[in-house]
Amino acid sequence: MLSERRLQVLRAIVQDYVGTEEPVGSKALTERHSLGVSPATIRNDMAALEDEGFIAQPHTSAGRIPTDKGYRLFVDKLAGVKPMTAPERRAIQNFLEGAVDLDDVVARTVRLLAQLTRQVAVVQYPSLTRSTVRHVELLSLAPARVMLVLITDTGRVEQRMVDCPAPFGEASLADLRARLNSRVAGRRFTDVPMLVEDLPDAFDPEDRGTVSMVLSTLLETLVEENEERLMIGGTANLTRFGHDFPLTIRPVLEALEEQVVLLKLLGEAKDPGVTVRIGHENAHEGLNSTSVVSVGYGSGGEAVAKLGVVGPTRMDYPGTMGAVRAVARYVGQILAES
Amino acid sequence: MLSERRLQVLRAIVQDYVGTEEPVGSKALTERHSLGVSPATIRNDMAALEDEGFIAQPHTSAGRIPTDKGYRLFVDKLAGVKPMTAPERRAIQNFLEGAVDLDDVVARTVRLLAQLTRQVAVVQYPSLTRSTVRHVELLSLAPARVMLVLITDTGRVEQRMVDCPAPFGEASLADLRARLNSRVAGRRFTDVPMLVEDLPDAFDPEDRGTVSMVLSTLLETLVEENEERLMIGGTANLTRFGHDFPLTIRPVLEALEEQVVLLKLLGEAKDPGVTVRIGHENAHEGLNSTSVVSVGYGSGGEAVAKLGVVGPTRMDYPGTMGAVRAVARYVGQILAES
DNA sequence: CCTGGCACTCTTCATATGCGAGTGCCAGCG
DNA sequence: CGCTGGCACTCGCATATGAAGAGTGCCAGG
Repeated sequence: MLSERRLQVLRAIVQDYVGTEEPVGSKALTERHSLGVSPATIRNDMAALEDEGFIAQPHTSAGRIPTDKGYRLFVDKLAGVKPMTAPERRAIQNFLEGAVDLDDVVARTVRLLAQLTRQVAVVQYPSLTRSTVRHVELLSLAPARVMLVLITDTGRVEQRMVDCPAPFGEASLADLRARLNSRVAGRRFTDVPMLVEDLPDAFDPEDRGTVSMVLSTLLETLVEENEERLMIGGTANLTRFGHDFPLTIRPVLEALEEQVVLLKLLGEAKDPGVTVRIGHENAHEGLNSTSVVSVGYGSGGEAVAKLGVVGPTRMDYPGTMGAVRAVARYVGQILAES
Repeated sequence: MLSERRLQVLRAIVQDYVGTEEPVGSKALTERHSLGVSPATIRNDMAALEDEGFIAQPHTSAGRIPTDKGYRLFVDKLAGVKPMTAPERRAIQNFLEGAVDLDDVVARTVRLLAQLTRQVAVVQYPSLTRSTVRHVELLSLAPARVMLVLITDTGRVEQRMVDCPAPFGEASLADLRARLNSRVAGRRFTDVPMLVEDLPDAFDPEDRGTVSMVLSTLLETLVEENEERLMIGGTANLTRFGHDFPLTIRPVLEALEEQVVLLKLLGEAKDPGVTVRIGHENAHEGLNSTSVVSVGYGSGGEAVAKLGVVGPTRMDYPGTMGAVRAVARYVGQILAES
């Protein structure tokens, strides 16, 4: 186990390195932090920390920088979450309150997060899995063509075209619309398949084909849309990443374009609070030199989606975690109100 | 006026520079292109071209590189549009045909363009201005709360919430829905205001407030959604930009995040064919070292939106223009079919 | 266990130097 | 008049060399 002072040293190293972006040496440490001991002592502590794998030196005779393991310890034991100041909170609230629809909420959230953290922001659209159906609308566009519109309680709208096997009258359509809504409106997506299972039986044989097709399209939509959408922003902040650009930034940009990768990344964080994945903890190679700070958010108590930021492992964790948490909280409020 | 050979020299310089990314000298030119004259002659031509401002040398005693003006001449007079090969066409078509809905079409188009051109792709969602209304749906969510759903002929769906000044019965709602659709279905957006102007008069006085409110929300939606959306992709290709990274790439990333900037950029191109804006021709500062190749696309003959790519001024113009044009063509087809 | 001192290692920066690419100009030739 | 070969010149780039500085590890003493 590491002594109390050694933890202090690690904390100081992380803080200084995050601030200056340069390897930090023993002398500088004693000058900037009142640790009450001499550089030589610090050197011993540093050697110990290095043995344990918490810090490393880029090249012999340079200062130390934290390793992923070092950041992990820092985040877990040494740093809290830095709460937002009152003015910051007000600014967040004001900015988000101006949103006019769901897309706008997400767009504003992305901008806000990117600006607050000066990093790349990622916001997942509210998930459908846990959402409920607000309304299903059916529109006849042609005798044998129906448009299906699904509206969720988060305000999301999805539409699909259905080509019917046989012409489908307005009366049947109205009937189906009414029956469908009375069964699924207000229900959870996961319950829908069960609820509509026997619906075709209520219709004339010649309409059953169409009804089944509409239903299967509806179910498809529910499943497909589980492949969440997300929005990213603040990629220009990547330019502050490091000096050795192209090699660092490219895989990150590539990873950010792979929505699948990002969704998996966000999805993996099961923690109820703020989750931090540091460097190599991220499965995707391109993100091995980045950390991902994410948190769930939702309109009620339940989290329906995730949001977070992607930045260099050398980031201000307490501040970033604070910003992410605060934004998630306010977005939740906004969603609950609308 | 420049002699024929000097134009040839300019063309050769552009081609070589685009290929190698290095300033091209007189000797290299004669070796790689059969111009039939000696390096010395080329040197004279180069001096002339430089006097006219078509080429420049980064530093004394280096080869020449084209200036924006040089690229302009190249694009206007010296280069055609390189058509896609048959396999490429097939690939484009196959890739786009898999799309299931409008979002998917746009997403696939972005990926495709980015891959084909190895540059940043920008695709504007089909515009509403020139679109027609397919259907307007009204849903009663609460006695005094109505959801308005607008469906366009391009398959786009927009929804808005309307808080009514007074409770609004199902019967009135159905009435309004029917009247509204009989008037606006199939009509152009721009005609809608005129068409619904006198609609409140047909209703009971106590319902008129609500009707007006629904109508004004509808009109707002039409206008607001004129602020087009767009999707970008392939930003990882920016890493191939140049060697002097951070300074070059940052303003570009920033510009790309300002959708307003991009929309203006695309909007400015009035040309019926492929439009190329080179370097400083782009109003936005951040894009002064990039060229934008764009073209309109649409389901019918009419262009309803733009798509294009953003890349370094040093790009393969004929190839890029060919790819952009081809993709636009096929997207138009896909949209017309659906 | 902490401290000051000391020798050692390595990176970084500046300066110097040679090389090569490419130019501009000129005199001569068709 | 235009093209050509030759030649001197300029400059950027890369490599080498050396001095400086930062930081370490270790050790002996308090």
